[in-house]
Parts: sequence; structure tokens; C-alpha cells
Amino acid sequence: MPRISPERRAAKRGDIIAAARRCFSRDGFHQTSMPEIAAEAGLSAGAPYRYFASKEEIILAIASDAFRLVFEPVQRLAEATDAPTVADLVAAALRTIEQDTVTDAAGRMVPVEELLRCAVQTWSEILRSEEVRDGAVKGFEGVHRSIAEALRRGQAVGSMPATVDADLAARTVMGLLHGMLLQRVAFGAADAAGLADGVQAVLRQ
Amino acid sequence: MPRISPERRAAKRGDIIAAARRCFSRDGFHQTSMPEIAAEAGLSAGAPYRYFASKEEIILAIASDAFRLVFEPVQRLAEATDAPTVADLVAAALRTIEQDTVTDAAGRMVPVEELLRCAVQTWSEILRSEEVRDGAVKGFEGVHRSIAEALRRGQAVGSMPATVDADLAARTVMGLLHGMLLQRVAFGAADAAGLADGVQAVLRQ
Amino acid sequence: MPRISPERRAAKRGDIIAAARRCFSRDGFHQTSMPEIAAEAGLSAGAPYRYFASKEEIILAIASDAFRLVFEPVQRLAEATDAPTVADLVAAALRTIEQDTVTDAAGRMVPVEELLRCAVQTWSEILRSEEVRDGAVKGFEGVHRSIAEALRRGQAVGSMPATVDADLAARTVMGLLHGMLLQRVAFGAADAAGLADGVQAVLRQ
Amino acid sequence: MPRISPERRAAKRGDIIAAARRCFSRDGFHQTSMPEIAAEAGLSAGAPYRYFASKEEIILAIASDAFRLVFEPVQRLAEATDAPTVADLVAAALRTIEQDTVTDAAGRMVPVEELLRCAVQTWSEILRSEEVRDGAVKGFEGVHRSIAEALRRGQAVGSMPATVDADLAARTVMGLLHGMLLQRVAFGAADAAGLADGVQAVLRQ
DNA sequence: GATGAATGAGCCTTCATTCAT
DNA sequence: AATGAATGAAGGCTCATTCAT
Repeated sequence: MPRISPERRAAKRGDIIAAARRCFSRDGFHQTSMPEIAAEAGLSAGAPYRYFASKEEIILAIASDAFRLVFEPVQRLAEATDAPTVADLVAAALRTIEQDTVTDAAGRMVPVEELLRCAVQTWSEILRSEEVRDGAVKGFEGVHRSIAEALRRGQAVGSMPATVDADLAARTVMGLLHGMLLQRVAFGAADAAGLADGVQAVLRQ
Repeated sequence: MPRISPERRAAKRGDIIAAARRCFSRDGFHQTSMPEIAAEAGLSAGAPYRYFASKEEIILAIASDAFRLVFEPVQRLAEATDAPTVADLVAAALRTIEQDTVTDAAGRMVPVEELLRCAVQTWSEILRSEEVRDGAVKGFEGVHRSIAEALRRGQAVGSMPATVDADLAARTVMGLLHGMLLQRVAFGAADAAGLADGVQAVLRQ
Repeated sequence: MPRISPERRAAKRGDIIAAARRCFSRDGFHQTSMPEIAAEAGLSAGAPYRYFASKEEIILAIASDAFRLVFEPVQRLAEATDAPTVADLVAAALRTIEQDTVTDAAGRMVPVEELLRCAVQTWSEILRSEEVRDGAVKGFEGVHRSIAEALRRGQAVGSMPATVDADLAARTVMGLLHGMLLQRVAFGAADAAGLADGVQAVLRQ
Repeated sequence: MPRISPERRAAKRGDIIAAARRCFSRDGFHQTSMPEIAAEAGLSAGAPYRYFASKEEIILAIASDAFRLVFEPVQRLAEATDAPTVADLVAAALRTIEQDTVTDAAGRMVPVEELLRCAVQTWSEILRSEEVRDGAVKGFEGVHRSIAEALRRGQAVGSMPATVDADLAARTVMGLLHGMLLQRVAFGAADAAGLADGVQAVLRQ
């Protein structure tokens, strides 16, 4: 029988993740030390190891959060709409990165900026860690499939030309999502206001 | 009177960069040690320090290469064409990441895969290093401007609707470039064949 | 809630200083590595860094100890005596370097030989490190002032000729202290027995 | 037959020593690298090794120079004068460190400041290097003997009390020399003007 | 004789992780 | 459960010295 209730345990994990996300967003995965994370969470240096086996595991948890939060809105639209257009999906995707905060798995408000900065770093981890990559690829393929299927439904009802490749169109949607995300946090193109609508207009030209 | 000519010196720098790029592409910036780079270049541990003041400087050089090589083709098209369409520019941008090799500043053949894996890591560095960020932002803004101006020329001659925001359209082009790049090296969507044409078709739908 | 009390922490710092002093006395500041100091203190390589930010800081602590212990006795005499003579002050100063051990700030017995060998090295550091120099100059000026004032009191009551320069006389006292210190540890004139009285006799000739 | 005449060889050695002395005076023995010395002498990195087997040997040469130049004037007075007083010898000794330049073995003008800064560092080397120590002790004992003998001649003719210990008196002279030297370069008591006469007055009080 | 590129051992320092308390 | 001191393996970098040219 656990000395601590599963709820308390999960809450503490959430605290540590949130602390780590703040640190990582500020200094980067590899410039943040475990004691720093612990201190940011108001814990002693050894405490996080009761909740996570290693720093890697914390990174993994954050990566998984980041992928989910970034993908969720498009996926929801793709699954909830009969025959969305590419432009609609793109707009839905970009809406996420226009916002200031999102709500994470534990119901915590997370500054979007913080999340996106972690997301970008996560992409580097994909190249190194098989586990991160597996999570990322699986997540990507899930959304990709949802979008492609939605687009195929559109082709079936004629709201989208049958000649375009639905898979490539789905990739296009996600590419724009990632590309604009990157512009916001890395390339100084942070003025995201109206981004979703603007890009939608470009695509509808 | 230097024993090695400036050319040989530059060639050696190039060798070290190439070795570092192989290591970085394989293991990541922070998982690669300086002695590893030296060994990969066939040198002793101290040798790279005659050519670069620090590991940071090597990363910087690679980052700068990566930005240039990724941006060059679109920028060239934007500057060489009277009134390119968004789809044309996107196709030009994506052509780069469809290839297998590119030629770097020193005239060396570089596997694109290698370069792109470094590019993704570079984005993380942008968040940490002011110098990397400056280079990145400057590079980004240069291409962005070229593309936006090309699109405005298109609007002037009526080949593109005057209602779309040329700046946002330019961001869209670059977003797609970065997003597809990421898919190729990180999300396992590596089958890039026909990518440029396919996405062009999507946009023209 | 610290696991070790401030007292234990101070004691550990003292242990490390003592270990470093033994190493430095034996091999010199720059021939002693941090792992050597740690080993001499019975600790692992990283442990001293929990107590000192850098090797420099350890050197600084030892330098400051050395200055204080060497200067203390003369200064005390100068401040406690109404009108001491130059010869009295010199004798008091030299008494320190005749001894075998002194007690350091932490109440630890320190072999004088060890301390003096560090003192000599400290003088070299003065030439390099602004911080060491500041401490040294401040310490020097403090004792110098105390001695000069004591001598001026002597001149006021006629126990010393008014014609001699009290400042120079004070420098003479300290010069002899440092000069004899150096002879003991560097020039092989270690037979310090009777040094204080003998030099006093010379001065009173 | 040497490829280079002994004179040229000696001159080059002198150049290197002079360059090293400038570097050492400025940065310290252990903060100065061999390539730095070579560059200061206008030579390539490897060149000094044709004239000195190691950095240690350069230090040794400089140490030996420093001891000689510091000791020479007192020793000359002690040997040239029938019955000098302690105060006379001290004044002669201090005259050296009042000056701005001295002439080294090769006839080169050397800033006294530079020489004295090296001398202080040399004392640290004594603690580490048997060779430096041997040279130092030998030099010290030579001067010490000269001074003690001169003082004994004084005792023989009655110009000095027979009760004082001539050896200790000689040590006193040398102690003052070293102590004042140290004050000039390390303790910021650099106003050496009138030092010799002033201290003489103190001793004659 | 000279050059200066290269070597490689060694140094200071950091930090993920463990474990006695 | 929690603490935080301690561990010890690297890592980036320097530099005395060598040697091919």
C-alpha cells in the first residue's frame, strides 16, 4: 500500500513537471540541473527521484504533454467535423499558438510560450531518444490520420478536389502548425494575433 | 609567415565542421564531446582549439551554415522571379529538403539529412544563445523580406490577390519549409519524394 | 532545514582549509590540484565545491588567515602598550615565527612552518589577484597604522627620538618580520631559536 | 661546431629571459605560457626550446638573476668596506630597491619593479624546486657570510659592540632588504624615496 | 636553425544520482 | 517520505613540449 495516495502522488508529479517546464523554457533541457528543478518546485535535491526515475523521464513527460497540447485542437476539429477544408484545419491548428495559456493534463494553466519553447527543444530530443521519438511519431501519426481521413471525407462529398493527395494535405496542415510555432518562439515573429485567420486567407487566395 | 596557408587553414576548419556535423547529427550538440569531434576529424583532443575558440563557436558555425543552406533556394527564387506565386515559392523551398545532398560554403557535399538534423537542434540553441538567435533572426528576416517583396510585386501585376497579407504569406512559405523539414527528420515522414510538387498541388487546389 | 548545522559546516570548511594548507605548503598553490585537496581532506573530488565556489576562494581564505596570524601579535602589542620601542615591537613580531604552532581562526593548531610557507606563496598571489592584494594591503595598513601610532605615543613621552619618521620605523618593524619569515622558510635560516631576542639586541646596539 | 656563435646564442638567451621577465612580472610564472614568452620575444612557439630545455630552466635563470641583482650592492659594500655598521649595510641594501632600473648580467637595463616582482615569485619557487632553492640558499649564504665577516671586522676594531651576534645582525640586514622589497611591490608601500636614509635613521636612533 | 601545428596529459568544475540520517 | 551532503564520472579547455617541414 502506497505511503501516499495516488492522487497526491500525481499532484506532486504535476508540480515537478510544471517546475521543470518553467526551468526548461527559461534555460533549456541541458542547461537545467536536477537540483534546479527541485528548487523551483520547492523540494530538496533528492525528492524528484521519488517521482521520476531520471531526468530523462521528466523530459519524456514534458515532451508527451507538449505534443498532445499542440496537436489536440486540430485533431478535435478533424474528428468533429464532417468535411473540413485544409484552410479550416490550419486555422484550428494555429489558434493554439495564438493563445496565451493552455490547460495541461492536470488541469493546470500553462503559459503557451513556455509550452512552445519546450516543444522546440523536444524536437531535438527526438533525434536522440528512441522513447521520445516513439511518442512523437505515434502522436504525429494519430493526428495525421485524423486529418487525412477528414480530408478524404471532404473529397467524398466533393468539398475538396479528388486530385490532391489527402496525406500530403494533412502533412501540410501540420507543417504549418510546427512552422508557425517555431516562428513564434525562435525567429522573433511573435505577433501571432490574427495568425490563424491570416494564413487561412492566404490558403484561400 | 604561417606554415599553413589560409586556404589550408580554411580547409581544416571545414574538416572540423564536417566532423562536428556528423557527430551532432548522430548524437546531438550536448551529447557530443569535444574529444569526440576531434577524433571524428582524425585529430587530437586539443587540435580543434587552434581553429575554434570553443565548442560554442563550432555550433555557431554549423548553425549559420544550416540557416543559409535551408534558406538559400527560396530566397534565390524570390529574388530572381518577377511575380512568383506562394505555391511556386513553397515548391522551391521544399525542393531543398527533398534532396540527398547539398553543397556547403566550402564546396563540400553534405548529406541533407545530416544538415537538417543539425538545423532542428539549432532551433533549440536559439532559445539559449543570443548569438545563435541573432544569426537566425537576421537570416529569417532577410528571406522573409525577399519573399514578401516578391509577393508584393505579384500583387502589383495582379498575379496575386491584393487582399492577402504578403507578410503573412511569406511567413506561410517559411513555416511550411520548417514544418516539412521537421517532419522529415523528426516525425518519421521521410518519404520526401514529390513533396514539393504535392504540396504545391495542395495549395493550388 | 539544513542537515548539517552551521557549526558543522564551518568545521568542514576548516577541514578543507587545513587540508589545502598542508597540500599548498608541500607543493605550492598551482601544483596542487583540487582533487588532491579533496583527497587530503578525505573527501571526493566534488565535495569541496559545496563549501568553496572555486580554488581561488580557498586560496583567498588561506591568504587571509596567513596575513592575520602573522600580523596579530605585533598589532596586539602595539595597541596594548603605551610607548613600545622599535626593538620591542620587532621582538613581538618575530616571536610568532619562532614558534612551532599557532592557533587559527577555527581554534585549530596549525604548524607555523606550514602557515609561513603559504604566506610566502600568498605574496606571489598578491601580484596576480586583486582580491588577495586588497586583503593584504588592508591588513598591512592596519598593522602599520597601529605600530606607527604606538611609536608616536613614544615620541610624545620622549621614549623615542622625535627625529625619526614613525611611519618608516613601522615599516621597518614589518619589513623585519617579513624578511625573517622568508629566511626561515625559504633561505634555510630556520634556526629561529632566540631570533626575537637576538635581533632586539642588534637593534639596541 | 655550433651553427650559431656562442655570442649570438647568449644574446638570444638574454632576449628570451628579458621577454620572460616582462611576462612573469605582468602575469606571474604560472599564468604565463611558453608561447606567450616566445611571442613577447618575437619568436615562434618552438624557438625558446633551442635555448632552454624547459620553462623551469627559464625560471631558474630569472631566479638566479634576481637573487644576484638584489644581493650585489650590499655584498659589494660588505667586501669593500673595512668596518661598516649595520645601518650602513642596510642603507646600501635598500638603495637597490629605491632605484628605477638596474643592469643585468647581459648589460641590459631592467626596470627594478619588474625584477622585484619576479623576485617575490621566485621565493615561492624556492618552496617547490630544489634547484631554485639551492641557488637561493647558496646566494643567501654568500652575502650573509660577507656581511657577517664585515661586521666581525667592525667588532675587532671596536666600531660595533662585541656583544651582538654578527650572524644575526647580518640576517637583520638581509631581512630588511627582503621585507622592504616586498612592501614596495606587494603591499603598496611603493614610495621608496628616501627609504634607505630613513631606515638608517631609525636604526641609529 | 626556425617554424608553428599538433599532441595529449591534466586541470577545474559540474551535475545526475545515491543514501545515511 | 524527505532531506541534502556526498559521490565520481565526465566535460571543456589549456599548455608544455615535440617534430615534420
